[in-house]
Amino acid sequence: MKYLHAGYVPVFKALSDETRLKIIEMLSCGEMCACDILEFFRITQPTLSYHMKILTESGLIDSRRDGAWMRYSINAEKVSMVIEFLNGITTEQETCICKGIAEVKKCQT
Amino acid sequence: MKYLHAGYVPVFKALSDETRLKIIEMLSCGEMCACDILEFFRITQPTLSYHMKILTESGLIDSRRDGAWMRYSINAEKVSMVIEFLNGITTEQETCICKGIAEVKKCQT
DNA sequence: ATCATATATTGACACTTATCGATGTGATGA
DNA sequence: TCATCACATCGATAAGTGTCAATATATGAT
Repeated sequence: MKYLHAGYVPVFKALSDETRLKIIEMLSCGEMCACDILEFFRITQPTLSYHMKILTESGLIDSRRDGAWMRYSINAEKVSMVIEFLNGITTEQETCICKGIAEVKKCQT
Repeated sequence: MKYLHAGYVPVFKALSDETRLKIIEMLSCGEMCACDILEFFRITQPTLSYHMKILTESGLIDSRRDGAWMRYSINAEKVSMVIEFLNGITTEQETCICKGIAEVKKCQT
């Protein structure tokens, strides 16, 4: 059990919404401000603000204030970490949880 | 907008739970039956059954009946698809949603 | 047939989530 | 200073989630 699984739960929760997935893709071509993103969706401004909060708190998206605007961008390093985590838990590893199970085969006949 | 974002929402929902992440890692070393997995957690049998249903319906986990047992294993192909999707929406692409936005720069001063 | 074991389903419950309208806050410019 | 634009927060609400105890179903053995 090499990974801190619980630490990735907020990341996957952030990814568990169609609107947020589309926001992430929009940001893949570069930094955008909230008002630009908002135009693309049929949601209200408070709802977008709620989604951006979840995305930034997950670490997937960075934000910075620029005058009256908030500029959002993808945190590529965090994305890489997520992919590495996913690869890690789905590939056999010496540090896998199951290595600590003494009697895995018990009810396998 | 190359991807069917909505199609990946159930996958990320499946990944949005610490118990399920650990179940996935346990299966990374090979097929296991529900009773073996259950031993590892402090949850009841119905709760595990609920989690396995979410995992299999997401496509991340395959299941097959073997007599009285259910054998679970990782669907590596699905995992690859998820990783590819994540890579795709976080990397600039010609097919990105934002390419369809005529006035992206509008409120960027 | 009956029983024991493995798993699934149901109904209930507390908790969380996505959404909105209303309102608050912070920055810009006249 | 005051109006306006950009964004955040609050309170309410409907829908979804994770959990359990109780019960049902399926399989294999006797």
